[in-house]
Amino acid sequence: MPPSGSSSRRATVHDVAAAAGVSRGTVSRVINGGYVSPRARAAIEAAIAEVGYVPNTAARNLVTQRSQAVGFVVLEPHVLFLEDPNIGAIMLGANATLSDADYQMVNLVVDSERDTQRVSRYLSGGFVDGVIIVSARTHDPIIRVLAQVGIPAAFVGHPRDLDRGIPFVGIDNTGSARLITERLMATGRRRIGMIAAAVDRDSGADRVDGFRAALGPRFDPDLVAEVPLYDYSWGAKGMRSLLEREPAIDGVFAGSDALAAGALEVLREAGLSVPRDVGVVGFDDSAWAVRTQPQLSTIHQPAAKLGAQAADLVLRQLRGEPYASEGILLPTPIVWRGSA
Amino acid sequence: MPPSGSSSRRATVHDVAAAAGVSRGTVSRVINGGYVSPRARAAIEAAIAEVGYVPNTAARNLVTQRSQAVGFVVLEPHVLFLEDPNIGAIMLGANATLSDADYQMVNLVVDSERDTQRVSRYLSGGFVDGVIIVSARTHDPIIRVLAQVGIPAAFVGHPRDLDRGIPFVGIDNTGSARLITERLMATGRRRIGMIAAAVDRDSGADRVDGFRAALGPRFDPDLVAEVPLYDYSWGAKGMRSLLEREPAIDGVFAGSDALAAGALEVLREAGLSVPRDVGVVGFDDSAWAVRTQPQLSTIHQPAAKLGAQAADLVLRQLRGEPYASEGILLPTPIVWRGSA
DNA sequence: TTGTACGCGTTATCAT
DNA sequence: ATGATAACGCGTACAA
Repeated sequence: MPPSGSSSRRATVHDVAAAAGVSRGTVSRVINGGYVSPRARAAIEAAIAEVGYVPNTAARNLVTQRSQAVGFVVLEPHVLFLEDPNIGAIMLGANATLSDADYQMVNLVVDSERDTQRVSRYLSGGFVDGVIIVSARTHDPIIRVLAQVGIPAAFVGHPRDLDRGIPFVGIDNTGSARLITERLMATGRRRIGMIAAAVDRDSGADRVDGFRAALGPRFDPDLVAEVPLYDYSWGAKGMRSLLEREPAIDGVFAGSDALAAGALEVLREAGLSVPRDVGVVGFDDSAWAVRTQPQLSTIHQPAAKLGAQAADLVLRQLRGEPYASEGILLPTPIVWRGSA
Repeated sequence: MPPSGSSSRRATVHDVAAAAGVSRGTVSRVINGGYVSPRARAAIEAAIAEVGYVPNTAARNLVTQRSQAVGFVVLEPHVLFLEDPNIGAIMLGANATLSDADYQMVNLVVDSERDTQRVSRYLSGGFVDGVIIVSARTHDPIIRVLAQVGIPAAFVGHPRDLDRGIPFVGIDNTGSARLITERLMATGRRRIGMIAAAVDRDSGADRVDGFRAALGPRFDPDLVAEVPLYDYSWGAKGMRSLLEREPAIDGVFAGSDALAAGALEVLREAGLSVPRDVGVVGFDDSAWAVRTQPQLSTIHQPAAKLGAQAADLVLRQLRGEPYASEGILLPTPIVWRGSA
């Protein structure tokens, strides 16, 4: 019969020391690395296995003043959180980098006012050594909290009112929107509309800016259909609205691939052929892009890399290494497929 | 000029006590609730604001022996994690319940062998008071870890080798697969195939079982196309394979809506009309179901409720309340739309 | 009502 | 190489 003791109290360093016939200090040294005789090491390792010892992280955190954990906070409203194909990839990218550095990524979901407060407490409570924030809006309260706590942080995307010194990693939304719109114009389209989602966020607003810049004097504010979410069905609604406003439309820039997919559906229903009658381009290069018929011409967003870079930014601060305190912009190549 | 002191050391109870002219004990009492004079309370609250005090969670955890946090561990391979529409909903459902009880949900992603070990350490380290595990496989190492640590847990889905006493919440995969297959048969289909994903997981295998049970003697193992992932493109591949094996196929049960969506695409390419030539049913009642043309007849999976119930199961254990230790099965109504 | 003092489980410093 | 011992910041009996 094994020692089990399943319901009794957890074993501590003290117990291990007693079982191995050494002092707590020596036990601590074999756990954290240090000079210890082979003889003692063997005895202690046996004792650890025997009593089933596992270190208490709270105690360790308290004395070392760190947690080996980094928070990953997503501030999207939950509908978006579920839909957005980028979030998951960003998360996985960040986790890979953090994992390599032996940090635990702790994912915090903010889904209510109450959540906001609890997460703030969590971040300030020494639970994490650093934090990655995804899709904060300008004037987001979290930015104040962060500044107060002074915890190493990095943003994915860059709210305009970000304090100097808090770095971000993002993409050039304005530039890439402009580029792909220009590319679309180069195919000879004359009446180009845009389906714009989440224009209350910086990324959304920037994409509209890029679109406008590309069109220049030919820009017609009436051909921008604003919808709340980056979502298939809103893409459809946006497209319908565009078609109503301008039946002769022959080009569409959708703020995301999901929007573009919805637009494609409506175009098909309307008997319009893509790309013959209407050219459509998207944004993200997500799974949507290769699922539609025809496949989408779009802008590649390096989601995993965004996460990895953000993690790296936090790790550098943690280690006191130099980092790009003004932020990093990652390249966003155009991927040209069949939809335009 | 505010006290700022941004780069100096964090304020402690000690500092607050000094600033308010009381003892540390009294400060602690106003924070955690207890008898304290209005006069002292006012002074202390002022002092807290003044020095910018925020409690150190590690210290508190150490002394109270709990963390007010519950882990949420997803064991899916990451491709699936990104694709699966249920995971997100389960997570949000769990978070809502946890949040109401003032617990912080901590999301842990397992994406490598190294992650597995680190997460195990994390769970055993007192970081969380309980844990919700999503989509563990039978013989998953995490089950052993959990049994050892003896931390309150709940599974979403139920690995067959789950220890008694560790509760789960899930759905009756076998029963609902059987039911919807029977419903499909009732529309007069004679050659019905299945696209089965992830049959190495209990949920996947159970759905095949239900399919087989419904068909009874008419079951033809050659009409089950196994694919690895619950994913649109694998649905397409599965459908192609089915069509090859049996060109006269007139009914398809897809193990998920995403698979069904892929199948629909292939059917359309093949010039087959749905539901006239072929009836198709899915599983999940996810966003996919209303995005296809025609919309999918499918089984509703109460994802958010699964998460909420799992959270409740953990909370009950935490509070020493009685709970369904044998597990809970949630109802899965059939949603009949146009695809069959 | 308030203050004192002990302990939570570790790591780190200092002798030995 | 190892063993004492002092923190780490907080909650809480217990005494006052």
